[in-house]
Amino acid sequence: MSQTLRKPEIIQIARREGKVTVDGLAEHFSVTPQTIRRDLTELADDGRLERVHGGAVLPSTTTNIGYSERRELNQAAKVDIGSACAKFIPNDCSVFLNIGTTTEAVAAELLHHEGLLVVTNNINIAMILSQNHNVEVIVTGGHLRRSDGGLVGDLATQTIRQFRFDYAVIGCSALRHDGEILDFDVQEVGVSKTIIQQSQEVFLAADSSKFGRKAPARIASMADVDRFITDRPLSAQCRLFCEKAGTKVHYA
Amino acid sequence: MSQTLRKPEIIQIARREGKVTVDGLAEHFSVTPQTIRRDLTELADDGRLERVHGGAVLPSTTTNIGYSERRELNQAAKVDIGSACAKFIPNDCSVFLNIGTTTEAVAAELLHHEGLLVVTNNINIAMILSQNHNVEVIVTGGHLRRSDGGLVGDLATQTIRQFRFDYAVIGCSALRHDGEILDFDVQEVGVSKTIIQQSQEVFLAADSSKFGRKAPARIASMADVDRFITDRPLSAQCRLFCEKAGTKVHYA
DNA sequence: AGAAAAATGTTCGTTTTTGTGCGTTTTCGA
DNA sequence: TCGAAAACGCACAAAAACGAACATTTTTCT
Repeated sequence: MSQTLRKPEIIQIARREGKVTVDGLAEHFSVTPQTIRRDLTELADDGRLERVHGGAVLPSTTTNIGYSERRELNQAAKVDIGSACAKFIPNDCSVFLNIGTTTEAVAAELLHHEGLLVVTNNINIAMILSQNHNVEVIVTGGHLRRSDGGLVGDLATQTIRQFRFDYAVIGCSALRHDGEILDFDVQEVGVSKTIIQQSQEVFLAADSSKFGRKAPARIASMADVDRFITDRPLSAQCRLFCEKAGTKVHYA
Repeated sequence: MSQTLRKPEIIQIARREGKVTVDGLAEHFSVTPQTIRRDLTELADDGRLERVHGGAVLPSTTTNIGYSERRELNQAAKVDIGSACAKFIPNDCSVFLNIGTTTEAVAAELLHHEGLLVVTNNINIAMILSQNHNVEVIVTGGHLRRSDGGLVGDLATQTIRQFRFDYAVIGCSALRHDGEILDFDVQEVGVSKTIIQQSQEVFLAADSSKFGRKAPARIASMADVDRFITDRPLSAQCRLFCEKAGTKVHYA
């Protein structure tokens, strides 16, 4: 029995039993433990199993781990922005949360709100908010974008058009000093534009790393946004623009 | 993260029994109580259990117990059914995967297919398949059902209507001996019905625990299904029905 | 067939885990 | 409230598992 034939069977056994032991597999395949160790090491490197002393187990709930890792990755600024943003959202209203790590931070802060109807095109946000039993979560359809768990495309836009939101929280990839809000993904821009149309009050949540960056697609102007929540002071030009446009700026 | 083969099983036992004792586990694993204490201390440090004198209990915040229990129920059969089912699905085609732990097992077996377009209303399946870069995943919209990660309601049905599928894999809650396919949730029945309409070939994946059970809502008849993949022989009556209707039955 | 490559087995020093002994803390009944 | 029994955690030694390096076998390609 060659190595290529062993690996799939190891996975299958692991799925069936929930765990595998080095010795058990060695006996099952009639090879030395060392060979099994090599197999397990490779499977673990591929992320198909999780190595433990004496054997291996199934990767424990991929979703939860992704979530907790992400949470650890959360920079202080994003948590602060999320917290500040959540304070502007009352109980018992309808909210849209867009794609983005910053909006995920907002979702985490909404865990103790009540009576919310949250619509999102971010599968991670859906997972986070599913922990709060006082929130109804609606997920838009769309193509799953692996990189960030976003749901994009025509389906997403279609779904959003069927709602009216009291509040919407959007993120962005870049923010020009003249008040233009930009994004890397053209498809997502369509979604963001629709959200702005359908919402009573729009919040932009973006940390200072976005200031003065460049991105190809235009979402909107700062004038289309009601509140901008960030962590550091804006450039003079941008502050002036917001003032004229009536956009309230908040520092977390 | 777990460094011991024992830990996942301890969690599993804790979920099933609600609590675990040091002595009980020591006997179960044939190790000394001290070793178990170490395990429990570490699990408690990770927040996965709550330590009490003489053993440990589930942390009060733990949710979704029903779902994880159900997922572990009959696990071996589900993996086998998933594997058998995946063999009927070729590369480069469009597939719908419905809600259900058995269909999740199918998704896990599709990880090495190529060129698939998979549409699903199950957020867990979306997460599983996002690991396969050769599969395009589309998620239907809908209300997020906390209990099992399903997306249900009108939005889901609407989305599904926009597609035509080469193959669809559906699950069910119960299966009557006269060939009627049943489900607990009326909303989900609507979704399943739509899927059957939109699909070239329909697979029903259900393990033997569903045989002869009862559920209130009718999805369809076995005659509407092209293949039925299960783990144990059907009742004589049901087998006869399938034969007449031309439904092929496969045992994993 | 013969050489190169891949996979497997073997050996050995290192790391991790487990068992044991013992003093301390908690629980529970009188 | 007090005292015994059980449970606990710590420290150290023994045992098991580990990985790296090298020898040997098997497979593959020319």
